[in-house]
Amino acid sequence: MGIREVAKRAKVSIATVSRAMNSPETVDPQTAERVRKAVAELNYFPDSHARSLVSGRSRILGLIVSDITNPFFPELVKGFEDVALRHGYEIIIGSTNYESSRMALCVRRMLERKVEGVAIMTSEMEQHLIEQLVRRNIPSVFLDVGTVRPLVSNIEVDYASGIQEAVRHLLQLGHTRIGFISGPLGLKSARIRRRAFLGCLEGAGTLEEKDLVRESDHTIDGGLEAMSRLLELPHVPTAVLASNDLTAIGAMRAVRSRGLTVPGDVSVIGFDDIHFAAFTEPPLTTVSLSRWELAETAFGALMKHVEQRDPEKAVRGAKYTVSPVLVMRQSTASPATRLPLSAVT
Amino acid sequence: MGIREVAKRAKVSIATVSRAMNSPETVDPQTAERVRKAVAELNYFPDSHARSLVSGRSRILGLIVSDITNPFFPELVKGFEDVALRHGYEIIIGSTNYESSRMALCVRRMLERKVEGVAIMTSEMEQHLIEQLVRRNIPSVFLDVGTVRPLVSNIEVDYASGIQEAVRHLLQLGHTRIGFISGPLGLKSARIRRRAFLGCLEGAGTLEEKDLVRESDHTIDGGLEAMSRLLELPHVPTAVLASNDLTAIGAMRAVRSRGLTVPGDVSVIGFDDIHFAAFTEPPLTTVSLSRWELAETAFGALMKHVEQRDPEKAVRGAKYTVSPVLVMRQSTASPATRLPLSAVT
DNA sequence: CTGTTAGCGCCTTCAA
DNA sequence: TTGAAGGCGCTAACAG
Repeated sequence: MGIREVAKRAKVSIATVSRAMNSPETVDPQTAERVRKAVAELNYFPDSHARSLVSGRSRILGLIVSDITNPFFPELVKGFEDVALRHGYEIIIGSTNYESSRMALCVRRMLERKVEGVAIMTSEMEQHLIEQLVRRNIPSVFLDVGTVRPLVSNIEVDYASGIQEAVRHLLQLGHTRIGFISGPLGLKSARIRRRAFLGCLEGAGTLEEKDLVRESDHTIDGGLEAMSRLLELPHVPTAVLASNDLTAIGAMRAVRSRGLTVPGDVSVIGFDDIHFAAFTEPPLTTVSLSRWELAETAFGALMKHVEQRDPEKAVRGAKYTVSPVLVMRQSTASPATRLPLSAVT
Repeated sequence: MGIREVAKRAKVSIATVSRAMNSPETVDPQTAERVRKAVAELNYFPDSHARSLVSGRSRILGLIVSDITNPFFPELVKGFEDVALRHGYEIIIGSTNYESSRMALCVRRMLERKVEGVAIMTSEMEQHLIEQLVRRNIPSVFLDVGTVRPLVSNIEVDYASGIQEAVRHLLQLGHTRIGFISGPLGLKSARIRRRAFLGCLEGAGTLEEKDLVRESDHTIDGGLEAMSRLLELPHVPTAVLASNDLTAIGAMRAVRSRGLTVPGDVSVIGFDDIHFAAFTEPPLTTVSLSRWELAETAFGALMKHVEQRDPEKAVRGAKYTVSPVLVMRQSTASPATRLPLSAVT
């Protein structure tokens, strides 16, 4: 079941078989057909390793994520797998588990398998690893980290616009005391989101109240904890924006555990729109960051480099922007809705 | 940065470099050290494609799942990736999206990349695809489907024992009217779970009541719907076992939307123990099917075949069993606990 | 213990 | 339009 048997059966040379498969237009239709037939009968397909070896193109892309168990990633992985497959690429994925030693291992694996590009969707990345990739001429795309340069592109999430949408929504609803629960401020993307929130309030002329902005850790428990403290304040916020959905879920839980309701007593908005967000109780209003779009963008960025095979004139990396969008569900409402209740009391 | 440059720098032949890397014990320590040094200085590593081509071993394993977006799978993927990596294997994953055409594609991709084994963790599998693998001498493991034969192993989940634990727990708590919400009965594994439940009740001498066993579809909405109907019964069940966690979550929601509480009014038990189960409200008592164990078992099964390189005496497939275990959280309680409340009323 | 040599399966000039 | 021949980078005999 090698190319030779196909050649024999089609009564041509192996070179012709190869051509018939890779550039059918360069071979006589009659012969091509004979080859096609032989291929089908033998159920032949070329050995991708041999092919990679000789052609220098592995048709493999790498995807590195921090933890596929984190609900943000599976859809990204799926999206990336889909685009890649559609374009004839295989992908190999690697999880860093947030450890930089594992990250180094991942890069190494990618290098060994001769990937043609790597999408690195983690929130940290060490400079020297990028160096390794660049030196070996492997294009890469990052998410929110990294700076554009030859062979490395960057996808920036327009957090500001997404968060602005969310804040505006809350403002429109009539909220004036809006809290924010950030992610770990060690993460660049968490800092950006926090900044964006603060910027929005300023822009709206609403006074920023230090008390209402808390740092947390992007987990349900963290959100619960942070929200609990917020609820102990003399002037409880009527709405809270969370840095991600998990935090928001924790926050909702904190609200409810105090005997209050979402959105009756406090509105909650998340960020990411993980699959589960649509199934919380109440369904979570959140700023959706499309994993599908992220995947497409990352793939596109890689392709731009891959297609320019000449390493001499490597196309320089580019900056891409993807904009999250607010999806309204049922965790937000006008603060007025609970006034009647208080009035009754 | 090929093996040749390393050889030159270490002043040895390429064969020695190769040996120094693959079986250091067969080479003089002094020389080995020189090679090691050269390798480090040049930051050299062998091209895995060339290596696969000549050695015939790709050191790649395939993992096919139905949908990585399904919360059951990410942990399985992670677990499998971990074991594989620990043993020096790369993995490539494929999602079938529950479509048999995609399944065929996945198998094809695996074949092209010359995987040394495939773990197929979907709930369906067509016979002729298994044939393709066997014919090409690729070992495979299945989960709950497929029959053991040369080169193909099967992992069976001991649903009966897990479900028995759950039912016993409920019985002990004092429940007598126990409902069951099954998955789609088209799935073999869903049928087995239902059967197991029915068997348990019989064994316990508790009368089976047809009314209390409903078919659903393994989704939150499905669980909600099925539970709602259960709650309309004249004699509402005091406890319900669900075929998976998503269903259980839907069921809890249905209970609460009727103004009842879990576990005060009705106890709920899920199956799988997806990550989120620990974070529902209340945290879900569920029968945990360890993805980590599944992954280890699948890998082990594959290895047993892979290690026997001689295709003549291929080791025949084996049957493995993994037993789920009940993890108690807070969605179950004695039905008595709500009596005081009713009494007060 | 080490070097030489012959491919692994395929793609790609180069001639015919 | 086709075939012959030379590697791609490496491992695995086989000699020394």
